Amino acid sequence: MSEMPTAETPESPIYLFFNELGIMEQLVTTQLERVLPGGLTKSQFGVLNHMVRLGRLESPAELASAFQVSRPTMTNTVQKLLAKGYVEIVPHASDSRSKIVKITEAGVAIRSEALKALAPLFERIGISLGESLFEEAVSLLQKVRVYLDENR
Amino acid sequence: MSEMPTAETPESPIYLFFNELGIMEQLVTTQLERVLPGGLTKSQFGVLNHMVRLGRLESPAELASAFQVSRPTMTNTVQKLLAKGYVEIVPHASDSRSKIVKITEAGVAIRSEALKALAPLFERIGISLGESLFEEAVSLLQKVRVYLDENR
DNA sequence: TTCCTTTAGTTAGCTATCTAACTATATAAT
DNA sequence: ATTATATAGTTAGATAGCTAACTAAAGGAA
Repeated sequence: MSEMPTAETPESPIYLFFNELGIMEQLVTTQLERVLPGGLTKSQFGVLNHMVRLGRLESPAELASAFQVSRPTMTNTVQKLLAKGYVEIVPHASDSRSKIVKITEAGVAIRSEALKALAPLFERIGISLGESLFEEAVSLLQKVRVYLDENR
Repeated sequence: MSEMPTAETPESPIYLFFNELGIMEQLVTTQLERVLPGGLTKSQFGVLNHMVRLGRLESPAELASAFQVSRPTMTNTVQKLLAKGYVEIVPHASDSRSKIVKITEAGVAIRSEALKALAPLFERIGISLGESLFEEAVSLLQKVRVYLDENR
């Protein structure tokens, strides 16, 4: 009752990492959304980009899993994209519980525009910090992600 | 109009990094909040922890700057902490626009409890992945953060 | 002194995210 | 065939975050 033991946590590098992660994510999200066209959010762009890159047809559940968000969250994102005409929803052929999200012409176009809008930002960052820094960082992040994903 | 040029973006390591960042942040937030006591969110815990560690009195604006969130966001977080009795708000001595956020006894106590709740999680992660991985990652993240912060 | 600009905090209205709970369909077990 | 369990999608209600716009106070310039 006399003194507080102050040495409770020696500022674990793990907590520092989590903290830094949160701050970074904040900065990145706001900066990306500042330049994305048509009021696209980072999540909405992420889904469009994912669909173009993979070229594969996926259900909302598969998309949710790819981005590590809950199914209700992906429902929401897909509905926003649907309202903007960037995707269409078609029923799954063999499983009537499921749906298939297809990107539209407009979706492909806005994704292309978004890439053009992001390019200068990425270029500046690449010049200033070097792309290899990001390759290293990605490989570290992936290790942590895989662990968290498996031990959830 | 015939074929789409598919090589629009050679999947920049920078975008991969941003993407990985978002997914990680998702996982970390949900896992931290699953173990935090008293319905503390990651942000609320972050603020309490910050105040204990620095021991310095800060205004909402200074807290917002430390966590790179907007002032309205910090207003919200502080109000949640206030409602739970973990902080109190006192007027600033010389500047009557400003306020000072002070952590309460209850705030110190719940922060301490939170550390105990987080410890096993951090320990497991540290054993599995090694703390040095996180030290490396933090130093990389900080470089990027500083850049984004300065070129905003 | 008076006016202009900046800063602190808040309010309003939006999106993204979560969990809990619900419906419907599919699949396995009895 | 019936029942139980698991999965897909949605709805409801919560928090965190943003920008825009507002009030109040501080500080500098005319």
